[in-house]
Amino acid sequence: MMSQIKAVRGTRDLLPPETELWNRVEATARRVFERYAFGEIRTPIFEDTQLFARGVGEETDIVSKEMYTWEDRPRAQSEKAQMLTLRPENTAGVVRAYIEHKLGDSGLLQKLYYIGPQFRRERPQKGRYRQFFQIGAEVIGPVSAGSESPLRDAEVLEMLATFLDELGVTGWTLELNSVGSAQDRPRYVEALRAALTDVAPTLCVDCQRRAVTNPLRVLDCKVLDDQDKINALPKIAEFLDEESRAHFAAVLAALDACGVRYTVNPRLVRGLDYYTRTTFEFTHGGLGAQNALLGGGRYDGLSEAIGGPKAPGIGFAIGADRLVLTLQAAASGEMAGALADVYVAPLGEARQAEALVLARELRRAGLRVELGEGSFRLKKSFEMGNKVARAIVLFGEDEAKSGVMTVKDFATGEQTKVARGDLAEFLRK
RNA sequence: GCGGCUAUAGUUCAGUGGCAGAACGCCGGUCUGUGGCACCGGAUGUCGUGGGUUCGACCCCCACUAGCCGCCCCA
Repeated sequence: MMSQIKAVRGTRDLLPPETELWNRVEATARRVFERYAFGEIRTPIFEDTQLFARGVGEETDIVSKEMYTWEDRPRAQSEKAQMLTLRPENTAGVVRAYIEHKLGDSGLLQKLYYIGPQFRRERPQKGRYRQFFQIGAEVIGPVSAGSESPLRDAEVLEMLATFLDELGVTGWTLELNSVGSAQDRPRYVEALRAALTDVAPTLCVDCQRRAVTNPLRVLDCKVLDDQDKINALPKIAEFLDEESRAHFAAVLAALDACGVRYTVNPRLVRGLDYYTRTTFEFTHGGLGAQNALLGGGRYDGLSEAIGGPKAPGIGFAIGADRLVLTLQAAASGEMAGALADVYVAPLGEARQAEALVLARELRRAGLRVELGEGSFRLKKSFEMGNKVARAIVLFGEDEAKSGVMTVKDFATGEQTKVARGDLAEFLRK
């Protein structure tokens, strides 16, 4: 026997009834985002590898070791093969589209959201897959359109709080920080590096390594005994220039004004090179090591980094897989599959074609109808109907002749005779 | 990429170096125009894959694959 073909490592099938939850999450996102005047953008699932190398950052783990990259087939022998990559995130693609279609020339702020799969070749874990789904949005535009304003940051954060609330997610925490301008960050990293030369040898082995390879990561360390020493390290807030400082203060003031709860976390640093100023994360307990539900930040220099005009922006990406996980945990237990409104049971194979007509009438009237099978014995029709629908309509010889249907409600056990013309109305209640 | 745990029926899981098990679910019957409840009966399966040790391996050993937990990193 041939070996069975299975979904590849880190990918999975989403099946009903779980897909119902996915649809609810996506529908809520669309509804909320559109209320904030966002429009949907769909960018290709693969792009020129250079887009991510230049946009996300050559030195990031994502680009250096987690991308699905391959060489395209050259069209002609003379042509050089192009390197292509499955998108590991969607912001770079959106900014590329912004540049390519000269969206900034409208003079307007572009507010774009996306929903789709992303790909990273990481070791799979619960809540972390190699094909994962993100719901994200970007606010980007020329400075003259107000794209640099702290109001944009606050508006996006307030929108996310509303989104989570409307979805019924409870117990989330918003943490935010400012990582400063493109000039501030390198100065901070140097100061951190300097401070670590003394402190690092007393820290855990992981941090001793991080101190050299990626000093910012020391701030993420979770070893309890080292927390005091890490808190005593220089804070990035001390290295912000006047403008960045005022910008961050304005973001916080706007959040206070509309009552969005947050925690300033001076140790929140994010992994992508393009972030400037505001960075944030919404976390949720019960997700284990993958506790970030969504993350984002401002990226004032990204457009220029990939060859575009100056176009400051701010955006976020929601980890839909993790969001669905937390919703499932909260809904603990009852995940009732979608029940049809009615099960139409033809009694005898001679009734089958007419039963399809009856089902069609009810479906056109907007009811969810499951159509049974005439060869089933009556008892079996009832058993089947009881599993998939709220009520059953018997369609046998008597009903076909008289035009009066027999309906039984599975919940109450009540059985009623209903004229065919009144059936849809009767079942709707 | 690194470390640890795990893999037996559709599902959740027991199990022993000597015939493969339970519960739930599924199928059939008691009941040929009435489901749920009850009772009776039935099928569950290459014991993840491949090799090795052994008279004999689901069990012991090795490799591989996948999942989970942690690390790295991140949504």
